[in-house]
Amino acid sequence: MSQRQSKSEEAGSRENERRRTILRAAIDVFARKGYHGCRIADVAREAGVAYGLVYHYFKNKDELLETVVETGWSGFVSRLRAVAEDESSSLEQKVHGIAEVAFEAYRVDPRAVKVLILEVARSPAGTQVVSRQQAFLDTIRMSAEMFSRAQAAGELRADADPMLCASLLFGAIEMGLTAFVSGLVEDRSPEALERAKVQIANSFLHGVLPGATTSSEVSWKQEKASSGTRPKAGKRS
Amino acid sequence: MSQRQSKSEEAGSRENERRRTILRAAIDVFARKGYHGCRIADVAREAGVAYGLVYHYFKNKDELLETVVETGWSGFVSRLRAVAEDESSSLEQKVHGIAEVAFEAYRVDPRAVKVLILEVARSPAGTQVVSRQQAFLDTIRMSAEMFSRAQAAGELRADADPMLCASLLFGAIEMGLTAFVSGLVEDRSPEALERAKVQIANSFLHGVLPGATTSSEVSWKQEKASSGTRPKAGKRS
Amino acid sequence: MSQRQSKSEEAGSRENERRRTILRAAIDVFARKGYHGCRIADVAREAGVAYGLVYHYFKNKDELLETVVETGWSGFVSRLRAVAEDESSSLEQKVHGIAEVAFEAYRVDPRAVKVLILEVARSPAGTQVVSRQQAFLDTIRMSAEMFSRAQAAGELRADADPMLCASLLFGAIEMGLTAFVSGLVEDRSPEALERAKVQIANSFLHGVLPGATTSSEVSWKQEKASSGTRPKAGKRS
Amino acid sequence: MSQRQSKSEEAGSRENERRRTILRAAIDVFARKGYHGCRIADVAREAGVAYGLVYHYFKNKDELLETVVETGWSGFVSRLRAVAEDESSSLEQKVHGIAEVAFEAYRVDPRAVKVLILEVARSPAGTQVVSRQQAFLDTIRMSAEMFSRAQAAGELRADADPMLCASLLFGAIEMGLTAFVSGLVEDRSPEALERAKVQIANSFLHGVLPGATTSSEVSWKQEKASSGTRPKAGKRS
DNA sequence: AATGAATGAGTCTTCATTCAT
DNA sequence: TATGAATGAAGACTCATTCAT
Repeated sequence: MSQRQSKSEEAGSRENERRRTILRAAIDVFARKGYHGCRIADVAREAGVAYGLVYHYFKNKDELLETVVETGWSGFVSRLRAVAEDESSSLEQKVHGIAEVAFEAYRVDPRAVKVLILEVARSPAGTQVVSRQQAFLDTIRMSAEMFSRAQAAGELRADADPMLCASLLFGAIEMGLTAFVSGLVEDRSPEALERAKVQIANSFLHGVLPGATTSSEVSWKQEKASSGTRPKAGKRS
Repeated sequence: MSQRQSKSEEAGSRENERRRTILRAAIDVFARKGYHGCRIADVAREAGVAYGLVYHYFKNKDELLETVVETGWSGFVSRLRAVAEDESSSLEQKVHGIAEVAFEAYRVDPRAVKVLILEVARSPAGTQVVSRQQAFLDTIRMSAEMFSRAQAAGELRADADPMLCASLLFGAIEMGLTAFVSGLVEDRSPEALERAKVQIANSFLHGVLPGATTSSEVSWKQEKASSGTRPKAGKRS
Repeated sequence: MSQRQSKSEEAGSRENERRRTILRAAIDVFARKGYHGCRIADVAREAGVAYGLVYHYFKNKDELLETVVETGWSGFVSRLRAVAEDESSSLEQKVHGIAEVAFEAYRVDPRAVKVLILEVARSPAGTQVVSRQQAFLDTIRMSAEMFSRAQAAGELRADADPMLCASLLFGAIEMGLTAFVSGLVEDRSPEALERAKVQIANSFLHGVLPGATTSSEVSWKQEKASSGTRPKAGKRS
Repeated sequence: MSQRQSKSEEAGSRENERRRTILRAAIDVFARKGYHGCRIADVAREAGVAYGLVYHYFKNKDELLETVVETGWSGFVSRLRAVAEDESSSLEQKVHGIAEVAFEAYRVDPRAVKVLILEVARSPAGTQVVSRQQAFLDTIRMSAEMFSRAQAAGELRADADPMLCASLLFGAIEMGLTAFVSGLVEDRSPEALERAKVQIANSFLHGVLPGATTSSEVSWKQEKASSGTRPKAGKRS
């Protein structure tokens, strides 16, 4: 009995392993060449499996990318949601938290992030199944709601458009990551990444002009000190 | 003589007209379907010319995109450069100016902007001729230098990385535009566009938190008043 | 000892059973989708066995069809031969007998007949192993000989070509069955089938024109009366 | 003007010529290997054109076959209809006429007939677009109506099923032709063909038994005499 | 014997690019 | 210049067959 069980277990895990191997390879090739530039043959070669096996695990090229996206995206989104909907934290904390989630994702798997950025965030409207594009837009909408609530609570300028705030924040994060992805920034050390993360959140919150707010200056510095952990709220008087 | 001249002139202008027709069509189709999703046949049909004629004016599909980009980009970049390197204006003015240039481009030709955003800003590294990607990165580098100079002049927080500032600014602008391009924002009226432009510049400069700086509050309002024209400097004490 | 024997016997019968299950499934799927339109996977699914097991029992797809054909065909042919070479019966009896054999086969297993008709009787010459096509042609040749002998005995018009007679008879029978197979005829009741069988034999023998021969008219009616059993000779004066 | 006209005319004819060349090649290859056995590459090679050109003229493989069928079939059907619905001729004449039409088609283009027989008449139901199968069945239905009318006029045995009569006639014709197509009959001379045609019609009408009808005997002989021309009515007393 | 994952050759189809007119 | 037919390389997808367990 245990034999049988272990057999099916092994089979299951081996199958999953294969599947993951192919998914992994797909992520890498997509990241390197983009969806259109990558051929199934590349993925198969990268994964070290036969051509046809890709089709054993995925219906077609499109489903492969779809899966790549879903896999990477769903975790990201749920983590994001946890941050955005945490009732106990301030807007500042949330913004820092969002940056943290994004940069953490990049730290863990830069290539996957690259795929998400390149193939999901932007791409011609008609091209893809709704879901992909939608996934990204939904994320922005979710954040927009976060900003709406913050505005109602007086934590956000009254004259700021929440939807636009969400767009700007993600735009800044994304381009900040792009700066790393694209090699615009040479120093890709963990420290540089950490600094970038803090700067993004802080410039979004307090702007880039000098001496704007003393309090924020403080929290900015604090932020740098507590980097790598979930940011504690910097209290403004 | 004048005949001949006018003949070649006419021919020249007719030729140019054809060329422009095709370019125009290419922009529209690229914007609609993306570079990979569009076929030469689509461009020809859109332009109302014969299939082969596209190849009479452009060496190949890639050159077509290249030309689209150059045409749209070069004007954009030179206008950007004028703003960024204007010795007489403050950083605040420059940032507002950059947003203005970007939004003006969108106002004039949203589809062209869409192509630039989708096909130029992001796309797998190896895919394209250096120039395209490079063009975008160069723009960011130019802006980074602007931020460097401003930092030296004390106009920018000392602890902000100029390159990152440039990335964030363009990221915010781009995603702001994307919000319009992608239909995330319903209200695409000139006023909404104008408001978005101001908000982007101001949140970049002063952050989104409420009551941050009185002075910026003032310039924010001023900005709204002078919208649509090249921004005059909002003086900070 | 008996244990061992029964073991291998059981195994043998179980094996045979499996084999037959697969063969049965193959017939059904071939009948439904045709040889080319069906995949091994279809056969396996229909049989409720694992993919690879089909290859345990049959060398390849072609052998599968070959076996289907042989199995169905050999019985058919030997029954046909028995009728055609029965020295004691008249040509009329033989023709009725042939129709009976064909329709009986259809009654017993219409799907198998469909496969034989679709995949064996007609199919491009070069496509298949000789045997399949050959099998069908041999049957016609055998019947042609029957007609030859009948002609020598004065039972067949002197100016009729025996080979052509055989072709016509089988063509009529086959298309008659096709009318049922293809749904051209709605009424597929046993009675309708019986009537069709008689009509085929009789029109082949006496033609379709009215009042041709009194005697045949008689035998025609008699035929209808004795339908369902091996036809007794209709006496010609 | 005439230049232009001739130009487009030439182009039209050249285009049509190409199209026809490919169609011709398709017929030949289909006839040789059948639909499934033939590759687009074969057709292109046979036609002496580039691979892709086939797709310039035909949407895909299926449309190619569809066109082959339509082209060959429509003419056949209309000729058949003319015979079947000719109010002035007797059933005998009509049957002979139908055989004549079929054999004439074979004489003109045996390969096309082979394709029609192999790919249209029989093939699994689900496989093809309705039209193909339907085309054949419609032809039989049309003939069935002819037999119905004849029966009402007393020209057909009262106890014969018209639909079955139609099936039998076409079955006999088709298998008769198959005997030639498949090489079952060695003598493929025009005379042999002619004889076969007459025998088919006559055995269908009067049966194969000897001495059945004096009158028919006469018409049978007459038939042979007038072979090659549209059969004149053999009067029955 | 039984399973179903793995393999890869064979085809269709697309589409950028060339070429004859 | 203008046209659109002609070319053929590239790549997605299928499925018969093999193989390890």
